[in-house]
Amino acid sequence: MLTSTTIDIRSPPQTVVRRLNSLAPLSDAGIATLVKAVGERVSRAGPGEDLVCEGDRSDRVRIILSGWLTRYKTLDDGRRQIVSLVLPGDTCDAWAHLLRQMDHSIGTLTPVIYAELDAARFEELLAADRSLEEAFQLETLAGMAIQREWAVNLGRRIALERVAYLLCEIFERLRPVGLLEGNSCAFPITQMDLADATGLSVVHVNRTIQELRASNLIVLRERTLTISNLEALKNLALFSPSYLHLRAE
Amino acid sequence: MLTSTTIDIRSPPQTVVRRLNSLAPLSDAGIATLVKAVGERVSRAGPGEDLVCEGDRSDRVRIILSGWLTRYKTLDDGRRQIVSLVLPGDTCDAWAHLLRQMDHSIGTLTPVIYAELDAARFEELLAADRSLEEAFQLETLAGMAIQREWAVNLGRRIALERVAYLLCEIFERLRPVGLLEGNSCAFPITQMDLADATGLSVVHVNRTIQELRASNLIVLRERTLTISNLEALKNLALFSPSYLHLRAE
DNA sequence: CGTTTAGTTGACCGTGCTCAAGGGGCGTGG
DNA sequence: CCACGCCCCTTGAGCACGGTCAACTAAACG
Repeated sequence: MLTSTTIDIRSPPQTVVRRLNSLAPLSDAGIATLVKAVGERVSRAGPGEDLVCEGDRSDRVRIILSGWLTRYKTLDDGRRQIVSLVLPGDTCDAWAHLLRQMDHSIGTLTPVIYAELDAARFEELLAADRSLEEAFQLETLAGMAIQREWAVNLGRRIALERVAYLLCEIFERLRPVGLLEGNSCAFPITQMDLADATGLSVVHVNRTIQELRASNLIVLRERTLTISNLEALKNLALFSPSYLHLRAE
Repeated sequence: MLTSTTIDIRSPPQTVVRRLNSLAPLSDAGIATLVKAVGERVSRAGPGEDLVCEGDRSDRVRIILSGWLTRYKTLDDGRRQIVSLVLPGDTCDAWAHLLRQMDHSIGTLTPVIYAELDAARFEELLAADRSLEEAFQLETLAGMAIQREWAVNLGRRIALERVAYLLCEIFERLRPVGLLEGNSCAFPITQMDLADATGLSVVHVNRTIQELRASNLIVLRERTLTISNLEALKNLALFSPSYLHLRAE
């Protein structure tokens, strides 16, 4: 049974290993080095906090052990757009310390546990093992691909497809890190956040979700998403997972 | 006076040097190394060609010496979304050879002249000079930031703001590579492409442009864009250039 | 308990889409 | 040289998708 929190009680570094391993095979030595590095400085944040704000300088790499976050930007008049989700196992801003300031903020949706590495320590980690370096590079490239597909979603899908697509993406990104339970997963994201992620209004997200429910495609209650018919949902969403660049297809 | 083509008759490698230099200062040695590498294999493409297609493997780095391109994705039913513009001086897919296949296509809008480097030669170039390596890394990071702002544009700006924003972005990206002439620049992009870039219909892009013209903000004819009142256009677009991560502000 | 946050519903309306037609510039071939 | 086709831009009419505003419920929380 799923709990309403996304704190993962299983060995947390395992999430990161799975995530990187889903992109490129890690050597045993690489896994050991990674697990050690990730255990050195572990921090926590509550839900609704900002890890980094637009305008800040980010001199640390953050590797998410558990919990969900969003990258978002706000316009001067308050309009807000979530530009991507950061899920367990993901790495935040592997190379952002090269920039003088962040162009977006990173906020938590749930309680989050994350490892922090300063830039030098991260470089050391990459230098220590070739398979690690490649995996982290691929993680960045996959993030860029997700970002592009996000633009397609916002620009060219209608509301129903847009929400369906987002559910598919979340589902297929949680799969390789082992956070699915059958055809269900935790879903700690409010309709307001869904609205800011899909470029819709809250009211319309609500109606769209009800339409997906009425079509018997999903069950969504108590912060748990169950996808009753994944194939049908993917078809509706025009979802094809190749952009995730996962090894096992 | 501007010509209707964007083929840059000025020393082409200069464009690349300017672009990288706008992000991080290049050493003299770095510039020399770069100019040499960029001259080794120069290719050309006509307008309306695809340099790379979704699904292809990309094992080469392409550095654009002159001409405009788009990155785009197509949904199964033909809907198309341009996810970013590639302008003179930009580098295409510095690290894409690590991926097994491209998740998007890259097509030309104009005749294009570009340098091709295979992955090994590109790595060599980075290794040769520290300032070059940093500049290319920043180029990638800036590309990611542009991609994020693109999502904001599609998700949270209304049509008028959206088109205005795109014009501002183009203008401010052409500036550091020296492709502005006063308050004008070449504008070799059709309204159909603008529609695919902004997530609007062609008809509505047309009406939107006319509205910008009627407000005396822009003049757009014969493939030339003149921004009559840049400040006003930026205000309308809620455009703030920090996401471009340019050194000189 | 009152307050806040998230979800839900109804009514109305406007931004932007669709469909359709026509015009102008330009290249190509008869 | 003109005719034709093609691409791009433009305009009109009608409509629908999704936004806004407002009110209400339910759960969570202090």
